[in-house]
Amino acid sequence: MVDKSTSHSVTADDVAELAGVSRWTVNRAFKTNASISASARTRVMAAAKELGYAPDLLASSLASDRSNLVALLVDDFANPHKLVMLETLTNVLRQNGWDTLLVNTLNSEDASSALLTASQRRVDAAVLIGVQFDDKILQTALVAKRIRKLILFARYSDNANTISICCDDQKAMETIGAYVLKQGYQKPLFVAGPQHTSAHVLRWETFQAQWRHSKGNNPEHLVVGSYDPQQAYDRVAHHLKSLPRVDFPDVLVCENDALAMGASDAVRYEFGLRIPDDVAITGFDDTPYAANPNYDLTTYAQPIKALANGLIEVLSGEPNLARYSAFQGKIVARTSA
Amino acid sequence: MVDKSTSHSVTADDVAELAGVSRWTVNRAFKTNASISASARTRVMAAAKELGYAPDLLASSLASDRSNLVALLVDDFANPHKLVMLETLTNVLRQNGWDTLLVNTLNSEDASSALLTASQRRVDAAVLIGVQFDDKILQTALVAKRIRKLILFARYSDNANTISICCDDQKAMETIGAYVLKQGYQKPLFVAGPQHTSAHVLRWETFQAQWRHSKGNNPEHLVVGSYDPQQAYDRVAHHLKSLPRVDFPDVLVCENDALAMGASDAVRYEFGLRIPDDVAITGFDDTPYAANPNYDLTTYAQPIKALANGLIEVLSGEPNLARYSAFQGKIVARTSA
DNA sequence: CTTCTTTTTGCACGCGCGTGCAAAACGGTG
DNA sequence: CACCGTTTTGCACGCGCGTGCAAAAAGAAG
Repeated sequence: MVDKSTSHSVTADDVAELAGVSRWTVNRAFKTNASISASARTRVMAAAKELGYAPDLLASSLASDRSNLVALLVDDFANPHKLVMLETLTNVLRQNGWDTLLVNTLNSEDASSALLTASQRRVDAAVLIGVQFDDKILQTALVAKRIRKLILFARYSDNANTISICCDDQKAMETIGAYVLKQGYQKPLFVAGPQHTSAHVLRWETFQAQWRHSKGNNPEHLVVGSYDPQQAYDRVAHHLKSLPRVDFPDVLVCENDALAMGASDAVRYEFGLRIPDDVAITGFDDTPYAANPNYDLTTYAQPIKALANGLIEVLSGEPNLARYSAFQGKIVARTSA
Repeated sequence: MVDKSTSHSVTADDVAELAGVSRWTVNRAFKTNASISASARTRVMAAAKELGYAPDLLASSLASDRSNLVALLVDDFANPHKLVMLETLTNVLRQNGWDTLLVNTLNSEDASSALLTASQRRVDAAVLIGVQFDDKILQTALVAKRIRKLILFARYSDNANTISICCDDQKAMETIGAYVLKQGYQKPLFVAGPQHTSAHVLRWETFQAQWRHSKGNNPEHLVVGSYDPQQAYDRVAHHLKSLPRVDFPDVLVCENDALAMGASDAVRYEFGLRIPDDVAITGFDDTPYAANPNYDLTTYAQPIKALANGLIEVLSGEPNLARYSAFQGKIVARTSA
């Protein structure tokens, strides 16, 4: 359709002929720091422009064993924070010369096959965005030898075959915990996400330990199957309905904003409670919706831009430079707690 | 890091040797509908599994001039509907054997360069998701001859070099307009998005014509710079503040849910109005947030799954089979109007 | 067992570019 | 103008697989 002109696409050879140089000189002209004279380069570029030539990245990847392609694996599109991550990552990657292969993985098994696909495309790295990785995934990555870097973004693993880029969940949760304690809440309910993620483990255990240390008792907690506001709504509503009013928590400490949003809606619309007067709420991530007047969530902002830049560093660095980069975010106090 | 074993990755030659066949037989084993005996295939597959072989899609693309790669260009991550589209598209594409190159384009100029990048990766098609395409973009696509299909998803253009896959905006808007008229509202304010999108043109003009035809007067309208709830909030608040109370609209007909969400928040939090008692609101898209109790938006659900399947058809079809596929959605009446 | 048909297998060549090195061109000096 | 160091250019070979066709093997028919 679009291509209605002469036969097939123009190659470096065509440009070379027009510019009166060899094909190699043409490709050199498109490489920064290549050994080429200024005059040759301008001549080549002029010819290239005339013919509408652009180097074939595919052939280049094949020949050079470097694709400048990064696979982003995402398994959960219900969490609005994913959109922010996607936006930031694709943007930063692109500005640094990387292209993005987006793979939607439905579950862990699917993540394995996604990883395989990525390896077949010769990506330079595979980044799991908020996907908690398990042994099955690792196994696939090991078998598909072509995956050189396996990066966990916004998640943590101490597996030596992976690189983790995330904010320091423990410190972050401590900050929130301290805030909650300082506000004088007495009956927290921790609203947790999927059991198997590092976010869950680190945040819940940190909060639990902190609370116990300070108050001497164990905080309650409630598990939601995924970081989905709707599911959080249902679970929280269901849980609270089973409780006498006097046992209601006075603060819902949510593992992230997605859960906090659902929880917030549930307590307001199912029980008519006011926030924060009847029950307070905290989140995590500082998604755009946290600032929405409906929620005005007290939450924790991850330094997403810094994380993205950290990813760039890891990508351009040697295969085994850094195992783990932790970044500091900051608490954003709003009216919800 | 992950790759710690023998030298470089395993190729079809290695598998061929182990299986005792030629390289070509190995590759045939990985192709459906290939001319190969069952016994050979199983032998090859066993050898492949043992060695951890998977065909190199990059080399394959280069040789066959078909990449099974689709570029998705997105320019606006503030609209929550984008997340739904991304999820559905990546999912459906993947299930049909296509991989996705996600490109975040900041503006129209950037979209051109993104298109160029995509062409360098030899994508089989470029899909603009909600990006309104202009002449600059088209020009790039024409120059980069390698882009075989230029597809507008959820947008419409009558340009002969493009394929549009969208729902019938006109009919959809008529449905909403009829609903609004039937409810007896008298003073609508149309909250419009960016001026240059087909969604804007079709929806606004349709509503305008319909209203004028029915009531004999022109409805008011307000333009928001992008499909961003926050911006909609600011613009709507600003606009209403300049109006005496008696001139307030009784219904905000919003071009989509993103705008409707912002508008809804604005009238409630800036003016303390109740929805729908003081002012009603309609949206478009039926994003997950439309069902949220804070909004409970009356909106129009696009048949996103059908659209995605339409995309698959277009992809696998001949270059110039269909120019324009329009799908029917349905109105979702909730309490906001 | 022979002959003919059908299925299966093997292969030469090419896709467009990178790598590393050697040849050529250039530039300065005495 | 010869000489030497430096910059620039050209090239053989390979990256891993697909295409189209011809050779080989397997089946069917007599």
